[in-house]
Amino acid sequence: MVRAPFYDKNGIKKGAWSAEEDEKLRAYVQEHGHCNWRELPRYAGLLRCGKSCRLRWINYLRPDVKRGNYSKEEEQLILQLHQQYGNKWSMIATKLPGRTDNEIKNYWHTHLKKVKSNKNTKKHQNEEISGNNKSIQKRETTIISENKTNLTNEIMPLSHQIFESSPISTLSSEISTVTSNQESTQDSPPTPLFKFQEEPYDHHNNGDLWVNPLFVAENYLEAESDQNPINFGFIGGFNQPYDFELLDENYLFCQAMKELPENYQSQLYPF
DNA sequence: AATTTCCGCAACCGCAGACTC
DNA sequence: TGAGTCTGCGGTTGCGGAAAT
Repeated sequence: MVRAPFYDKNGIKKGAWSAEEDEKLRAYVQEHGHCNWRELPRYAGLLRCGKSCRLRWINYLRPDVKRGNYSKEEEQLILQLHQQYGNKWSMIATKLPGRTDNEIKNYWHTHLKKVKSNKNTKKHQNEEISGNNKSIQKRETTIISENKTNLTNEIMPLSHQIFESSPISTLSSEISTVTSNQESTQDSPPTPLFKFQEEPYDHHNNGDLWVNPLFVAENYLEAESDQNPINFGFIGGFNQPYDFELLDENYLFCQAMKELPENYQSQLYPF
């Protein structure tokens, strides 16, 4: 699955690494460290360039490199971090211990890009469905946009906290304090932008936090021409709270039912 | 069963910033 | 301060296996 080994015109070996080369590099770095990648291959007895050695060490041989499939929470975190940092893979990698920038980049291109793309498509379709109320839609879009940074700032440290296995209840209470930028001034108390219902299941009795990355929220935005609150539905994973999808009630409920683990579906609150 | 197309991922390449002299 | 070198980053490539035809 990798490039076949070959030698360039300078006698430098390229392509796939052999087990013997891996062992030489590993042994050398573990004994002497890697203060100078350029000189390292010569001392280690390798016919590779320093750059290639560095890459091989960082992406494959380093003892703390985590290999294997990505967990659901890692996936969610990558999506969230990519939303915040863009293609800053090294930055994203620092938030995922054991994963390398190269690996995350590959994973993004092969898996998550599609996930994101699908979400955007679905979102677009939903906007069309709910497009009969343009003013509400416009207002919602604006507010989500305005609060994206705010939400990100609120949630980012939080997500890390959760990742370190803190209780969901913390998150729930924290999110409910997310407020509109416009209204959050030092002079006036912040007005809640979102009000969250109770979690639809007893997560405290659930051993695996990440089995249920879903919450259902109720938005109390008011239509400009109407005093009555309009309840919008949101579906969002715990790790991507600003990646909401505005949906009509029935659609929301159907989606929630679909995404919730079967044993929790009966506990989901319909709007 | 043979061939073609698609997909995943390790590795390469070029560039930019940091560092040294 | 400017040139040279080194390191790290992000984009891209190419190979081999899997899936489709």
